[in-house]
Amino acid sequence: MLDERAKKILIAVVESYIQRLDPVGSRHIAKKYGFDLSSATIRNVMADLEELGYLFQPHTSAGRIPTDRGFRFYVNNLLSNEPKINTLFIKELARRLEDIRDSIELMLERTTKSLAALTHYVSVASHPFEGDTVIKKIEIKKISSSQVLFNFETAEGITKRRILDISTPLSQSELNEATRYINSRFSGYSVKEIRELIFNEMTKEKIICDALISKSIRLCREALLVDDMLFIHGFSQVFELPDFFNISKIRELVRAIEDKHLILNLLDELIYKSNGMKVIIGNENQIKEMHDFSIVASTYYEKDRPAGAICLIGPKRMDYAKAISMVRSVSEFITDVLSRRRRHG
Amino acid sequence: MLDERAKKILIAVVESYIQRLDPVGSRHIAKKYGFDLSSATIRNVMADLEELGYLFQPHTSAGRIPTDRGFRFYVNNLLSNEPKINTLFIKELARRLEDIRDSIELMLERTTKSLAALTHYVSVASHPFEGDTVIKKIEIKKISSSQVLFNFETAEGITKRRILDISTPLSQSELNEATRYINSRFSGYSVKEIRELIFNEMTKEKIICDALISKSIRLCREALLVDDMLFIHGFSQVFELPDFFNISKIRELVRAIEDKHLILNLLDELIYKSNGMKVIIGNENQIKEMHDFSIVASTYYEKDRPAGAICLIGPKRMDYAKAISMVRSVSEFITDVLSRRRRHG
DNA sequence: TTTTAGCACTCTCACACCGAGAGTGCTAAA
DNA sequence: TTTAGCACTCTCGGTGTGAGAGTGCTAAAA
Repeated sequence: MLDERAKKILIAVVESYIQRLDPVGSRHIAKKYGFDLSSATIRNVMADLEELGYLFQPHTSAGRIPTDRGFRFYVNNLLSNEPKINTLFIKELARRLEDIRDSIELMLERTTKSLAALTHYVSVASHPFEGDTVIKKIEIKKISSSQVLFNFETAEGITKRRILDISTPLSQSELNEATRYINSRFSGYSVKEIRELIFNEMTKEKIICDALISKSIRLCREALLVDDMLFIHGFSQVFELPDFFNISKIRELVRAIEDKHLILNLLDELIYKSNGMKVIIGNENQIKEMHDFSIVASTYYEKDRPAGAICLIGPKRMDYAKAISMVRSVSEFITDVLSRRRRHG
Repeated sequence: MLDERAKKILIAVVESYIQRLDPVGSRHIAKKYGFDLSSATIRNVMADLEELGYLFQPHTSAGRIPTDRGFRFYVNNLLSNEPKINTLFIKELARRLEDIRDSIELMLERTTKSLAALTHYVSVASHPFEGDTVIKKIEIKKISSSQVLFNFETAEGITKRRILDISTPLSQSELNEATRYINSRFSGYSVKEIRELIFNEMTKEKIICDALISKSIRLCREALLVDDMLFIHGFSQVFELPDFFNISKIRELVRAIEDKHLILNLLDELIYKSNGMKVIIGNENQIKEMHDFSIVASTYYEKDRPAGAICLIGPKRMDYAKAISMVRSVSEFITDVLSRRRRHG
């Protein structure tokens, strides 16, 4: 569909845009990446690429900007290449974590901080709470039209509570039915097991025809999510990015991240649905507040089981090469540490 | 120093500025607040107020804006008045917290959320960790030039670790001495007791001549602080305030709040040093990133002991009357709940 | 057939200019 | 002591203009 030359030019355009943040013109490509082609030829190719939906022009007399599709092509290309591990960064990180390798909290705290500092993007890591607590009974109550209260009663008789904001109101009778279903399905299992049950339930989602059941499962999953550890760093740095002279985009990001549920959900899904690296570009994200951002994420493992996720959130025109190599390096490093050490800290 | 008329006019100016966010002119005051005075007279008074440092003009042909001092006068005036409790809000809050009165976490979570939603300012609450854990040994290690690691060994043999960022570098020998001092002073006490010891130490601060000791005490306090619960809400809403069309101010706020230590410190000091309401206006704040913001804060109590703090962070020209009444109501409400109930949740 | 040079065209952006409007300080009268 | 009047100052929004960048198209060159 795209001949070799067009591919090269597309990649050059994306790279140049990432570097300079300005719409890129044919002349610039011709000069800097000199394919032994004149700007006129490149102009033609770029016009083709625009027709195919890889590029677009903000206005007639401007250069071109990659569309989400253009970025996607570029990223896929990157991902298929041999990854280069950022050894220098990893060495420095290893040094910093020297003293605390047995505390996953401190490690993730440090790691996200370092990632954020080095990339100037927002860095987020999650570490799901792997509870062995057995849940005896689950109760769901309505607090207001937009809030429900979850009561988890453990085998030891302690109750844990969570409040969830819900988007579509549920009647008390609906909640009762949901409660009945959830109890029949999950009570007697540990938090860890319930997580797994829900995961199985969700992946074969299409089979579930009952909307209420599907919904209550989601709610339950979210309620269990809250105990997860979440590490967020580098917020203020995003402001420095030239992309966001326009305040409204940052506001959306802040709003999205402020709602921890959204992020937890995102990372949780990542842990289940993908293995290894995943890049989410702009509109590909379910969270609509993040349509102007991209996420480079990776799960990390503990003895071959996914243990958590770490990601970078940056502008759509982020430095994917750097971000991917960083996130990959970090997650491999953490996987490594987790798998070597004796037991949880 | 200020005659009655000047006071009234000053207050009118501040109020008008808070409402309309525009520099306020003499004519406007004359019309809206009609003291039976002409604009010319008010103009004269305002010129006086400017000379005294209560007001200033952004430029010759603009109206006047209160200085920090002007705000301070206004706020002091507010604080000395009979507070009006916001019963409607409190009733609604009580209703929302009905089901969770025995969980301080959920209560504070809800409360800050509600406060933020109702005021459009950032709402922060802290609940210091009142540990009964006895600390057997404290170790301080240098990680890098700007980071130190605290190891708290408990009586049960468990170690808790904290990493602190420090501004001025400390040599290992200095750290050793600090460690020695801290251990001699604090080991064998519970976290709760150490907190109190540090508090006493800090209030009679002037007596301590040794800078290193003073510093290590502060570090220790900070390291103990990290286990505190901190609830932050309403971040994204600050963006909507017309004050901050200018992005750089928000960035500073974000930076300050992102560094949880700063906030924890601030609130912690509040708990010790003030009783009841405190308003911090602009430059009065030690945190320089917050010089464009004001804080309305209050401690809440549990059986006559300060148990935590809750505050609103907004622009300098925030609606102090509303903020004060809200924060006061909320902290009284929480105090009430905490003091009635049987035991910690 | 593909590439290139040339050129007219389009659109943005920075800068300057102008006039309305708001608010002031000062002076002189009430 | 207060007020009316007035000249003065400064901001701000709108308009206009010209440079610059980049394009698409056409016709010539490879």
